[in-house]
Amino acid sequence: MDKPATIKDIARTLNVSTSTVSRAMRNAPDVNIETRKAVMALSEELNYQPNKLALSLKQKQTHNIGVIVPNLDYVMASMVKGIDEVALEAGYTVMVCQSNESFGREIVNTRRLLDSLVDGFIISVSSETKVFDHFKKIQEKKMPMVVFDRVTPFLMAPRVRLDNFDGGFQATEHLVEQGYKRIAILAGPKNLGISNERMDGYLAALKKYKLKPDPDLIIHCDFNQQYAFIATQELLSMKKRPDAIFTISDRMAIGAMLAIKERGLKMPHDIGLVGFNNEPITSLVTPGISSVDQPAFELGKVAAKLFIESMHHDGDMSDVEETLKPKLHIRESSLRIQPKNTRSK
Amino acid sequence: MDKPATIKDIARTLNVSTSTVSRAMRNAPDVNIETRKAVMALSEELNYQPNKLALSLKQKQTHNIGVIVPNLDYVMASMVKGIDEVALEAGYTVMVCQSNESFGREIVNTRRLLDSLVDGFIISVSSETKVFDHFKKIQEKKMPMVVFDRVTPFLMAPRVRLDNFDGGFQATEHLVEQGYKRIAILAGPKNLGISNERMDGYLAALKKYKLKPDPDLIIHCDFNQQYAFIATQELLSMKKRPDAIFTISDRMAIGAMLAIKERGLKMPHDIGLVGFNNEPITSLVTPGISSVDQPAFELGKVAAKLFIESMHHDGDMSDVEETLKPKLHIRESSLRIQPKNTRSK
DNA sequence: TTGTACGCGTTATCAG
DNA sequence: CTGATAACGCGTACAA
Repeated sequence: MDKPATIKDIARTLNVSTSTVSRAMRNAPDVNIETRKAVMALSEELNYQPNKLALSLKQKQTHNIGVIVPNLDYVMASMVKGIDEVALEAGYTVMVCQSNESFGREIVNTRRLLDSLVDGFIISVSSETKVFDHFKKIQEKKMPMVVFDRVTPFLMAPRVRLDNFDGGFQATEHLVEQGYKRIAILAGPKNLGISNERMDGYLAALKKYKLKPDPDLIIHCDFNQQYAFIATQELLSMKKRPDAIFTISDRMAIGAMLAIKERGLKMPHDIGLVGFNNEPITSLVTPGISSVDQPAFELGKVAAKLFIESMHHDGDMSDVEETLKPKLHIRESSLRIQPKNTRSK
Repeated sequence: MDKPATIKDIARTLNVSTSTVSRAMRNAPDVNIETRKAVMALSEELNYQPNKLALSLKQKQTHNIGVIVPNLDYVMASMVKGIDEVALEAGYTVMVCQSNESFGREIVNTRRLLDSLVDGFIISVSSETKVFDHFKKIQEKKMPMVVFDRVTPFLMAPRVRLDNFDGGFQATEHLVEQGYKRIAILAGPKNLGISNERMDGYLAALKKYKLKPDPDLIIHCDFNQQYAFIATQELLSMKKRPDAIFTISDRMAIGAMLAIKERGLKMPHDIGLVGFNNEPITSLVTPGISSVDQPAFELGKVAAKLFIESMHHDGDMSDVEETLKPKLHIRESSLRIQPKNTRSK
């Protein structure tokens, strides 16, 4: 009972050949019913499990998907759950690796999984990553690879993304509609696509309403509560301080909120605030923070579906791009004008 | 460039045998320096990567660890990060599977990984799980298995746990010291060890201060904000309502807080509140919620270390139990008496 | 209907 | 110092 039973063991015991056992096991058509019964019975008794390693080696397929994510925060965990859901259904097992937003770590993880451990990858790139050679290796091996959430033009692959532009636009337009005039943005790292897209949405909304963007009101800082806190302090001590702030993540919104409170300003009266992600915390603080919700679970599911598809599809799918729409949830932090009927809790 | 290069390719090109190549590759002592150079050079050029599958098949070792967790919430994600950290260092790759607190899912995941995909398991059991046969199979195969966080007496294995009793005790003692007399507890599911341990700590603290526990003040409910909200509503509408509540998770504390606010009661004056996990949110709501901090990242690291150890250790380690201490972080929600010097933000 | 022989990529053993 | 051979567990042409 120590070593797991193999086909050989069964064959030997039953005095048949391994091929017969193999066939019986997989319901091959041409096998004597008696033999099959015997094989089934014995394999049951020995608790036989086919060795996946041997199978993979032979078929050159592992039925594993390598998932590389920068972290496992609230949003990312939801996405991973979505991937998991679909993958499991399709008979794939998911290997999740965190790069911790580290370029080096990302390379190590990719290389490890690449060594015949997985059939392909579903990837969200780290914010540190500016060179994509390690991912291009995946494509050179003709392995399917899907990029999700943190997509980049430097990596041609089927991808699923949030309409970040629209998210930035919704947030900013809402602030304008609430009568805010000097709207600042706390954007993320400069090389990160999602960061720039959200900012482009911001700029577009300003333009639509003929508000001139002020470079002083555009701050780049890390996805980090602490940095956002400091950046907001600086914004608030400007001679002509902003009367609203749009932060491209909720963690940053929290940092901004703390700085606003420290300054003794009231939301939404003195200053408006909108975040991004719609994490549970936004509805729990006082005042509640308006935030752009992204369908994270759904996005993960779509990514996995795209992966499965490109698995069974020979042609090039690197043009495929799915875009999911975000939806602004309005709360007290930005609501100066009482709404008709659209308040969200 | 399509198929990955193998030892055979190199051997053929260089007119040597595969064994020689294999040896040269692994710095075996007895190989001609010229030959080695040639092999190294070519393998570099062909970008040769040893096939892990073949290796694993041969050596009956995958260098993968199966990690099965009930979810990927804030605390669990930190623990997984800790596991990852140590595992990577030790040359292991981690396969994370979420059971989603589902018994059936847990079984499926375990079976999949068991089929020669991993060398062993690091497990935190789902709250639904009352039968442990699927995990016992792991032990029957003599695979190393470490249980962490959600440990259970029904599963004899090396384990790492938080001193939940102490956490419950610290929280309750603190409330007593703050002058609260009728202290309620929102405990988790009845069959969950961590839930009962925290409650035992609660009971012990009451006993120490000669307060008689009131069965009406002991509520079992799911780890869920909604349930906690309802349970708290009921508690607060009792004739002799509690003057403090200890919830064994922060999500539940949030639920309780919402019910308290709805009722128009003020913390800490009218009622005290202490949670568990010290999630970031506890310091961001108003008032800040006191909470028992657990060293999640550290706990994950210890679990992985224990795993590595039991990997290289033949003897039975199922007696080994590491217990980490939690630490109460005191915030406004429970602080009636101004402290000397121990306030935490 | 069943068995033989081979290959997947690698390493260990033994012989040279 | 190097090469041939067997083996890990399985599937599959091909032969019987």
